[in-house]
Amino acid sequence: MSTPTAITPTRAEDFPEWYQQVVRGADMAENSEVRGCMVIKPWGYGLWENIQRQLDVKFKATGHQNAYFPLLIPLSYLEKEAQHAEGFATECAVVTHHRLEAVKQDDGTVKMIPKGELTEPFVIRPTSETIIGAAFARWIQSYRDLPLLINQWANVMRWEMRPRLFLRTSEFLWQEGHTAHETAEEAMEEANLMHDVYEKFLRNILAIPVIPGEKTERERFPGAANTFTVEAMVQDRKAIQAGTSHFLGQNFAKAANIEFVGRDNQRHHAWTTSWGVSTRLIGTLIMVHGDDDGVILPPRIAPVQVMILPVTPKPDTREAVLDACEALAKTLRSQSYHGAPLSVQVDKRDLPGGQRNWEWIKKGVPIRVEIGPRDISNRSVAVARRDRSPKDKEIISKEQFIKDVEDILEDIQNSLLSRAIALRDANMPKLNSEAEFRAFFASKDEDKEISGGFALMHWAGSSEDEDRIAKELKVTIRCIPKGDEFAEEGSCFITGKPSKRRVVFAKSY
RNA sequence: CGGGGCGUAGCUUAGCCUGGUAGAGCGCGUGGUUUGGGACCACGAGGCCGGAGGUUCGAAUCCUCUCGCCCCGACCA
Repeated sequence: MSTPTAITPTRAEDFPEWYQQVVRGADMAENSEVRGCMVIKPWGYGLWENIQRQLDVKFKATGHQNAYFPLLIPLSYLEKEAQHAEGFATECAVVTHHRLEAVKQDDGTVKMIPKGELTEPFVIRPTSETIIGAAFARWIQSYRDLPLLINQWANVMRWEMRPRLFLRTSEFLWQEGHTAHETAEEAMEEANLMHDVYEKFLRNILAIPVIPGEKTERERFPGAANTFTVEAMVQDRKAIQAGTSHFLGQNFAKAANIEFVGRDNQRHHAWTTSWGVSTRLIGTLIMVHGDDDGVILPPRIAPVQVMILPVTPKPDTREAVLDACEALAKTLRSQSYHGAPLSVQVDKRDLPGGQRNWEWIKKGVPIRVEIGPRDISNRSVAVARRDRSPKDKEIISKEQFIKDVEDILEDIQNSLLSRAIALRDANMPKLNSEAEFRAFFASKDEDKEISGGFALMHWAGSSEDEDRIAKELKVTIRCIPKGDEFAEEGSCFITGKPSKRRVVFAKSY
């Protein structure tokens, strides 16, 4: 007996639980013994490596260099920028001691007692603006040292109340870009450029359409002058912030004394930016593309693009089948897809065929290819695509498949993006009245029913108005979107004041 | 930190009310039967019932404390 779906419950039944089961079913990560900290398993980490590799190319291409800064930040550094300090105050892990004393207990066990209290505690970086700022202050003397374009791949720690694998963990992996510029215009250009890099990466590589825009004051990064965001809609129609880029003005330059002598022979504070994406992208990817059978990976980011599954019904043909699989894998690997050699594997494990097949379905491999004895004599292969039903497999000639494989992958990539766009557009209405707004976000059915989406509203309210709506309906302004399609005359649905642009309201992760 | 719930084999759990020192399914191992499919049969390994005290002749079960986890709130990439 097979269950109707590989993942229980289904998305419609219980989306948060579905998400957890998908992560588990795909063997991507698990909760560790340290609360809030996950173990990223090879399949999840492989995805992260691909994200890193492809983003890193974009960073380098836009003139950035990688460097690495300390994990531990002196407490006093965090105090330098008031808003920043306040913003991160409630989620910092603090290191207070630098050694342990082993104390033998009566029962023979050993207790480790912290000793050597530090005169100044360290904070495990929740983000590195302050310590990188201090380095920048040393490195920058003249306008000739600018722009300074640095990125770091690192882990950070934010003590979270309610962790969820990939989406919100106390420790997570990310990249943080930090740059310093001579002028405000240049820095703003940089913040916009990286915002754009993120938007394109999500669209072109992760097949995730996003709404790029700016955060309101209420949602801004602590200490930033402007925060730009890319907001994605996942399948329960909530918004998720998938990446941010900040124009920091001179706030951090003043806090860290990042000064330079300008062309005018005067001292100036530099203009800085920072920008980042994290392992949250993996959670976003799962929630955007996954179905009731598990993860669906866009080919351009999948650690394995083609999984070959030998079908070995009879022992006497097993060897021949395995050889045929290896031969096909070798041929495919000599081809390329999206600028890199095709990633192809053969799953030779001697497991019941169905079990193996379902494992790769749950992991989201874009193409599964089955080869059995019959295929060898027919020179055929059975091709199954992850964006179609698990039972849906097409038997084509091996030569045809070798010729078409790139096109099939590209077709999957495109179909995932189209699907995601269709879902978003179907749930992104322009609403005009408060009554419509409330009806849109009202739960149809106690809690489990999926409702709402992105409400495009005219807005001219205050942070207090925003706060009130957030408290009452758990709906916030996700961004003030860029782009002409959002620009139109109207009046604010709360205050009635004139508005020139619609903003995106949604529930969020 | 507030309000609710839960800790029994790798996982999901029965047993707890009405004390008599553990059962199941999945998974795992071995052997066999199957074979374009998450199959079946047999046998087997695996648990000091989160921890510490207490009540009792006897505690997974009752009491107290403690630790951890989950859900709901405030915070967040």
